[in-house]
Amino acid sequence: MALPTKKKTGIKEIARLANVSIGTVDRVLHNRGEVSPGTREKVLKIIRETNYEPNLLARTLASRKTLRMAALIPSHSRGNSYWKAPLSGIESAGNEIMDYGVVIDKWFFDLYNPQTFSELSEKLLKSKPDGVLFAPVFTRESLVFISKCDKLNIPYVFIDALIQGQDNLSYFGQDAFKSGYLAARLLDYGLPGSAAILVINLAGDTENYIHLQQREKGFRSYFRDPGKVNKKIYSIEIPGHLEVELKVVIQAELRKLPEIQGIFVTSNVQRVARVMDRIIKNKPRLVGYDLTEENLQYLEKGVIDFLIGQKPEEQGYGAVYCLFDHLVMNRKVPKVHYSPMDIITKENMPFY
Amino acid sequence: MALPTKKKTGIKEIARLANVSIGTVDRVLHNRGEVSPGTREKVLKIIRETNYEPNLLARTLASRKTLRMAALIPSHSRGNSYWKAPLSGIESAGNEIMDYGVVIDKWFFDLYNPQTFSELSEKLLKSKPDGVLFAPVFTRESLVFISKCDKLNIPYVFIDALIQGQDNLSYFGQDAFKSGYLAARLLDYGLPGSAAILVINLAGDTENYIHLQQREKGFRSYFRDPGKVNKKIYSIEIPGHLEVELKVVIQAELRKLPEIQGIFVTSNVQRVARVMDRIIKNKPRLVGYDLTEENLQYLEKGVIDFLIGQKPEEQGYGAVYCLFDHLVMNRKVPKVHYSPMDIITKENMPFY
DNA sequence: AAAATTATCGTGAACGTACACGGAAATCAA
DNA sequence: TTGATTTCCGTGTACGTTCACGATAATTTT
Repeated sequence: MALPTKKKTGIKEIARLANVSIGTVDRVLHNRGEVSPGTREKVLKIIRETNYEPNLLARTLASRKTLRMAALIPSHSRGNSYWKAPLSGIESAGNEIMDYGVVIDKWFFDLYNPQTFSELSEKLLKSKPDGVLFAPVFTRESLVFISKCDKLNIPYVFIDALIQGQDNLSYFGQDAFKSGYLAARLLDYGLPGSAAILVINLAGDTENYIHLQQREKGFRSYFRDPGKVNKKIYSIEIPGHLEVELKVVIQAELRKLPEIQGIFVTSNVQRVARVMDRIIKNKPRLVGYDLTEENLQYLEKGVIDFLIGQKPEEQGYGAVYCLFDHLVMNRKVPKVHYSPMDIITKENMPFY
Repeated sequence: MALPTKKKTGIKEIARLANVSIGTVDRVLHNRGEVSPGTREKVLKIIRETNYEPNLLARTLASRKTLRMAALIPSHSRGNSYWKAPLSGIESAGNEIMDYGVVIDKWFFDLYNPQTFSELSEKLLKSKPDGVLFAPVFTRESLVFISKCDKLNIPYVFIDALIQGQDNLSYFGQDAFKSGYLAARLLDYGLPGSAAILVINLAGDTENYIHLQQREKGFRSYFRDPGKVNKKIYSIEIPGHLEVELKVVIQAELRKLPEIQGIFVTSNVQRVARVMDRIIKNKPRLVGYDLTEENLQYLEKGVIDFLIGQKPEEQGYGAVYCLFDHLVMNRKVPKVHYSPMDIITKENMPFY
């Protein structure tokens, strides 16, 4: 019930105490213009004594300079609409903080072409943003980008994927390992002990996709838990964009290993669903990620059995605000923000 | 890479478009003063068309009114210093948002006396705060308070304890159930299958302490998990503050049930630790909550084996900012903010 | 019809800061 | 000494609001 109500000392009060004008105080505060060493010290002393803190409101209101954030995320295409969601989160947050003189540059790279990431990130840095938010889906290329940000002292927050051990301001996304674990559990429930499971990885160069790796690791770890039946788990990578090829490979695999009754797709499950759509009898269970339009249709149709959602709009929204909090409001922000792992089935679909 | 840069239309621009002065625009914006129906409509039309949004910066800067938040939390005493941490979080957040004209009234109730909660909450409401943050440790009394807040349209955020099904703006704290589960796992690891476990509840009237209940439920649920040895679990409640009594009861229990090799204390583990401090041979494992000074000492000495931490400063800090975000910045805030469940042992203690 | 009242509006000073400009004093150059 | 610089500092305007205070026009009263 204490009401300290410390009277905030402002620039004006300091000027009064130091017998100078506010202009002079302003100059020493910003090391701008010329101030005689004597008065400079005098003002500095009072600033320290009153431990003055500038009023952020007035500061940003008066300062006409705009703070620039850059968002570097995959573009969304017909084949994969996932990244629409984070983008819309980013945009709505961006609108909300326009008052504060924040503008967000958006850069879209090709999710299937690491080079576009590298190129755009170069251009992005040339524009000298005050903060960056990006999806480090390509590990190698991201590390390069990260080290440049570090050098330039540009804070960056990860979205969607997490590269450990970096000096990122924060991370917004799932715990990939745990989400894989969860997927395993969902698949395991309905399957007999004799069933085998296929993990499909649609990205080539898996090494370069840490979060997909993590998902698979988490998935596999589930079956190593004590008390779990150690189901047989096969993994295949199917790089390339050709749907025909994908179809051929999957069908071959299923024919070769008829005991496969469950499939876990670490990303872009819709592509597998398109193939499975034709298979009617003895369709393996299918588990994947994200509530895109297409995925939801396949869930509805029963082609996909479980989807793991992660509230991607909120990730974008939160990431922007995180940078904002850090740069404008200078508050402390947590280094990780784990998104929930929503389990979506045909039944609870309407609630999402 | 698009730069929409929507020119924010301000009150001045609107005035220009409507051929009135900014004073008039201000009056229709706030339904203040008298404006002729005609111009009122004209201005409103333009406001809608330009979908004007006031600049929060300028607004709070110009408006001299202060927004008042109230924090209602337990006081900390020598015997239990836990609540120092959330308080300091609240205060540091409070200092940071002073610029925005926010003041925080702090109200401290007695953790062992629900009536003080009720009384203070009454007084608190009389002061008509704009938002409330409080620890709903007493379920019954909190429900009364909550319904009053609802009626008065005062947003409230929970801290430390969560009462489900309420219209709280948010919650900052642990998932009590899961933390109990975790405690069980920590205890279970080192103990032989034949061992029994004692759950000690130091609060009387357990019904009224939902979060302690949840901790115990989570704890017990662990042992019902498939594949777990179903250890025998005893529970006792030891209400009252007398240390002697506590000592007698615990010692009696341990003598009666020599198979007890693990103890889980749902709160105030330091009080049990004080008793156990004397017992040297055959000391049961001890697991409890929170990194208070005293607890850490017992951890260091080996009396306590595990502590589960929850970053209480951050809870206070976050809860204040949550209200701030909602009331001042009007952003969307998530309804729950789960704190991490840090596992503290003698070994990793230095890192916290 | 003049005075008194009201309804309606504009003006201007804040809020705490940033920054451009210009003025006075001090130093330098001739 | 006089002008020209340079150093130092104060003043004023702006940012987009809020809000008190008046001013003007419209209406009513006497």
